Amino acid sequence: MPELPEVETTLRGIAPHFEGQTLALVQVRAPMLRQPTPQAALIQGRTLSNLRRRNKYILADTNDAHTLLLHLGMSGRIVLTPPTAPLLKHDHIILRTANGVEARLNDPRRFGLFLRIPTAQLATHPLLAAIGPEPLSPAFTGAYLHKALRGKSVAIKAAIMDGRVVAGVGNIYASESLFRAGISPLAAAASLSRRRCDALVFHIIATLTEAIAAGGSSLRDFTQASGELGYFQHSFRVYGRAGQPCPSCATPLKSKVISQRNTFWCPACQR
DNA sequence: CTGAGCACCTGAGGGC
DNA sequence: TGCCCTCAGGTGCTCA
Repeated sequence: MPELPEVETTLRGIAPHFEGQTLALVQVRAPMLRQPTPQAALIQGRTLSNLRRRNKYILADTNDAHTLLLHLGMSGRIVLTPPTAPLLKHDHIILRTANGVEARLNDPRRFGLFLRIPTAQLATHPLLAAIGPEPLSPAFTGAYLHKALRGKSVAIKAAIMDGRVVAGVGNIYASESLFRAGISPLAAAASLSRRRCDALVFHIIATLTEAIAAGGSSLRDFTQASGELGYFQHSFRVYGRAGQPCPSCATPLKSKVISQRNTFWCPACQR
């Protein structure tokens, strides 16, 4: 699924067409994603504002004191289409503006989410209340990370994929950032020095920023809202490259499952 | 509290 | 061509 760069790319694709726009037509074709979906009638006719991303969620306020929350799960994507385009299998949510722009959420595995939450309850909503700082915000510093890792015996890779530590870092960008920082994904989180936390924060920010600039990574499912492919997958240094030479030292890259997710690293460069 | 394991669901790709 | 197995960018529940 989309990690932070793919969600950010999706947001940037749809926001210009939906910010301030009224939803002339809403269809909720799947009654259930990860959680039950809201009735279309509650959303149709509302005007959207303040489209934004938090963690891997896309949020948009409606002019009835509610906020729509959308998550792409593992396999979700949003594509902009003309209303005349034929519906595809797994098109679960359709939002059409009065201008005739349609955004369709297509999510084969249905791990995504579409919720309608009273805006006043957003900050305390269980999905959002415990989320850590945004990695691209000033709050995400080496000092913060060093403190957040205190007492954590889990592998550093699992720690940075924990949204309570930092928002939005998923399986690909965790491996890529750790490689760039020269840190073994297996290192105990609490064992990282302050200096190494500084380096890791720097490289998480750099990796995510570059990926956003590339329009995200397109593996199986992801496309930008325009339908174009992202191209950051061509910049992966370790992800998916087990057995291939390290781009830095040519040592064969290793892979191993860490907390249920396949992880890639260079055993020579990363300590 | 933490961490590990499993579950949710569909589809793509490889081996036979 | 088809069957069976494994794997996939996420998260949230249960259990020890």
